[in-house]
Amino acid sequence: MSANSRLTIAAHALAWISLYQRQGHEVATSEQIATSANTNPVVIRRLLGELRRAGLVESRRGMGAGWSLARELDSMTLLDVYEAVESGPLFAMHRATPDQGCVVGYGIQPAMQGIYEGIEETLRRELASVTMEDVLRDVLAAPR
Amino acid sequence: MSANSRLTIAAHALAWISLYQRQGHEVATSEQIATSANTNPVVIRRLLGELRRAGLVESRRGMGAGWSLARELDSMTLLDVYEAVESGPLFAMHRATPDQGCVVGYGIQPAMQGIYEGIEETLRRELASVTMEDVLRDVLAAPR
DNA sequence: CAAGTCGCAACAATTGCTGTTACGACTGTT
DNA sequence: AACAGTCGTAACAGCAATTGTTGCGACTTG
Repeated sequence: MSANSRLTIAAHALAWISLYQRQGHEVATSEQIATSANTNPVVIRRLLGELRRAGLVESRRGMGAGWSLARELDSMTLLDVYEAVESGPLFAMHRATPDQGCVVGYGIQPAMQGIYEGIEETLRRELASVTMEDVLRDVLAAPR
Repeated sequence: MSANSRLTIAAHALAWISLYQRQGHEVATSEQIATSANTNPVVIRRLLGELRRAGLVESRRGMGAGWSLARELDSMTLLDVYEAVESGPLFAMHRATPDQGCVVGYGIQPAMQGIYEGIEETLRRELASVTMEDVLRDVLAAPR
C-alpha cells in the first residue's frame, strides 16, 4: 500500500495554527507552517485549501494575510480532516472487469465491495473518535 | 490515497483455486486464474508467490504444474492475505523530518504514530474477522 | 502605489502498481 | 533423451498519485 502523508501534514498544520493563535496571533502563514513541517509553502497552501473547502480553516488575503481556524479543535475530528484531504477508497477493485462468465469473476466484486465498505465504516468510526484537540494534547505531551 | 487491488486479486485467486479444487481438479494454473481475473498470468504468479511465502498456497512445477491451497479456506483470514500482499503502514509520516526545534514539529510524529497504530490494530482485527470461506460464500451468493 | 501573501497553473521527480515480454528451471510423458 | 507445459524471475514500459518547485496574477492593508 502506497502510504501518503497528507493526513499527517494536515494535522500538523492545524495543530500549528491553533497553537500560534493561542499565543495571541491572528493568522499563520503557509511559510511558517511549511518551515515547521519541513516542506514547501505551496504544499501547505494546497492542503489548507482543501481544509478550507471543508470548512475547517479560513484564509485572508492581502497584507497581513494568512490562515486561521474556522472551528475549535475540539469540534474537529480526524475524520473531518481525513475526508477533506483523502480521496477514494482504501482498497480498489480489479482494474479491468473480471470474466463475468466465471462464477468467481461474477461474484467477487459485490462480495469484496461489501467487506470493504464494512472496513471503511470502522475506519471512519475510529477516526471520528479522535479530535484535533486530542492530537494537540498528545503533541504537547511528547517528552522533551 | 492511492488504492490498490492487490488484496482483491489475491482473494479472487484463492477463491478460484478453492472452487476449482472442489470441482475435483488438483491444481489451477496462473493462466486460468488470470483469465478469470482479466489480467496477466505473471501478475497472478507474483501475487501467489507472496501467498506461498506466507504458507497459504503451494505450487508444483514441471508437467501438470499449477497452484493448490496449503490450508482450508476457513482457516485463512483476510488478515493473512493482507499481510502477505500488502506492505507498509496505511498512513505515512512526514517525508522530511519536521523542525525539531518547534514544539509541534517535535511532538507531532509520536502523537500521530500512536494514533495510527491504534487504527491499524483495528483494521487488522476487522480483517481477521473475515475468513476466505466467508468470502467464497459471499461470492457464490451473488444474485444471477 | 508598495508590500506581503494567497490562489493556482504548470512541470519535474519520485514512487508504487500493473502489464508485458522473455527466458531459464523444473518435471511428467513419450 | 527429447518434448511440452508451467512456474520463477528479471527487465522494462505505462500509468497514476504524491510531492516539490517555480512563476505570476489577485487581493488587501498601509
